[in-house]
Amino acid sequence: MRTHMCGEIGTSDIGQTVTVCGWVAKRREHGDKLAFVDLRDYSGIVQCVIDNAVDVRSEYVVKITGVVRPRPEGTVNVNLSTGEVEIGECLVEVLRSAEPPPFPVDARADDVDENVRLQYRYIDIRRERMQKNLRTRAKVNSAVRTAMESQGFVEVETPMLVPSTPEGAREFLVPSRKEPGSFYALPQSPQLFKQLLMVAGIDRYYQIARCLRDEDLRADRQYEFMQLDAEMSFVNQVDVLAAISAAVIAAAESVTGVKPDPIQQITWREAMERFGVDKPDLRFGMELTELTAIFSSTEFKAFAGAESIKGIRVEGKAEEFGRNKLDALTDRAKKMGAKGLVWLKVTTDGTLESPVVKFLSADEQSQLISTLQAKAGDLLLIVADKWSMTCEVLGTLRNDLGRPPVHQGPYRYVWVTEFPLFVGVDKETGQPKPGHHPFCQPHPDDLDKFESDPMSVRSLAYDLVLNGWELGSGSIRIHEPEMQRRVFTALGISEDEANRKFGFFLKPFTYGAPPHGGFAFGLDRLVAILAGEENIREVIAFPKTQSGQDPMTNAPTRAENKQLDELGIRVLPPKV
RNA sequence: GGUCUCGUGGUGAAGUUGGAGUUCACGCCGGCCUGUCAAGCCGGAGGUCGCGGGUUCGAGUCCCGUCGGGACCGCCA
Repeated sequence: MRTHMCGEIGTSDIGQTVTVCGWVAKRREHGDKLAFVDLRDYSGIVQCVIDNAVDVRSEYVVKITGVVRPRPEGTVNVNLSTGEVEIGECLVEVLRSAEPPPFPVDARADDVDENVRLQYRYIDIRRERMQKNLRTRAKVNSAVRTAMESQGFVEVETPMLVPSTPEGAREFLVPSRKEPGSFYALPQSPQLFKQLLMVAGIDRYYQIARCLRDEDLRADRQYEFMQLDAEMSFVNQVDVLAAISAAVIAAAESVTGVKPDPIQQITWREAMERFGVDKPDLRFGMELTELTAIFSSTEFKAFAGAESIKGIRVEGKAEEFGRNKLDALTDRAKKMGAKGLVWLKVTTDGTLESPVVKFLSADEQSQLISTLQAKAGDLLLIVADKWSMTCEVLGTLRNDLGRPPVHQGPYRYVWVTEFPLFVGVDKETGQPKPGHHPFCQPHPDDLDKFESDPMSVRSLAYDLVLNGWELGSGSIRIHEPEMQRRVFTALGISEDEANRKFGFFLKPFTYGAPPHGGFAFGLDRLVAILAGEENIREVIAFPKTQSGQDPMTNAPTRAENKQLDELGIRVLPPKV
């Protein structure tokens, strides 16, 4: 039907007769003897010159045949990739007329209410931005597949209708027609199946897998999302990180054209100490500075005897933060559970100004300034509390005060390793809770502390972080039933309970499970950042709104009684 | 479940101490126009100010409720 794409026509085509198809982006009439039509397809826009009267309007679908020619002197459009040429002597065939679009099909629609864009997503996607984003996504998928396959990974598809599992995220349930009252779940991840594929001797599995979680939506979370899911046999952590790094680096290079440096690693402990969070954003400084030793014999009650005292230096912000803003920061700290937040301002003569400065000795003040490398005009924020609280509060404030939008360069990838095996304590049972999931291999150097000090045991679990966004996580798994029992015991799970909850998963491991480990990372998040978007909806063709609805299809919709009868389901009246 | 925020012709905005659905830009329809390019000029149509109450002589504006969008917290082993 066509010989060229609109955006690809250039000076090398001059003199050729071409046929292009697309949508009318703009029509400019000059009497009934001359009109310009900008024709758009996914590749771009080309100007067609029409010498007779043709009724074409915005978004009409047309086929235009004509001759490529250079534009007359002085009429070159430098804003257009095809701006040096135009198609003349045009024969126009209207393939389909169209209603005027509800919003401009160009960059101006970036300002349109997102709900309206989603309602007319098929028009929104005609826009350059969405075309680019979806094609970026396809590039990432393709690069990831190539990278995985070149490393010997085998793509295996796992089921979408799976048993409901007791732990983890809330699941979507699918009623069984053959067995009314029973339900499938949609998979939160292919976790179980991929580990069983290792028992099954697949050796290296990968899948670009759709995962579903019925948890509240966010800028970086949808009900359904895509993950690169992978698992490897006969490997250690170094092997897994290398394999996944290769895929991520290939994906990034395919989009940006620049091969990222090897991905750096830090331990979870170091991430918490320096950045206060387990998904550190390495694009900016303002690191947490250790101050505990300075106040080891302080008279200041709020600092005396604190397990951990840390501070951050907010460069040059002393002036900007008046009483209201400082109170808001203090409130934020208290809401997170901190006892308080101490702020100090460095004045122009280098002294400290703060309600608490009178409680600090001259020596403490000077050490504070030198340790934090504070300069005139800086705002200093200090928290004294339990180590985890100090880190968490300052880490949050650091992000609040310094973090650039996620898509703003440079791209800073980082592996965070050695996550704690257990995190916190279950309020009801008093037992430790798994940091990642109960099948993570404990760190071999910490096995002697397993019973005596379980909370200090590290695991062979790791996260991949990009610009403060968690891209994904993984671990070396437990493949020995004895070790699994030890972890279950620490978690307060009896053998009976373990068999009941995880039996279908544990039994296969008695038939010869190889040592194995794996990883999964969210493709939507990676694509969003690489595409320069701060919202994954912008890189998903048909996303849901924050309330889980699709404004285009109106999903979810009510089920017919006939369907419900067949499934043996009755809907309760709405709660008053 | 919670906090904050937004809702005004098709789209984006403005709307003052409460005083007539007022305004601006784009789009749309009609006319003019032979080198424009998110064209220009002239004219026109188009809105139950998300919805429901309340206060008031009078509500886009104030109050209460509700629905919808967004950001965040909880949640996401």
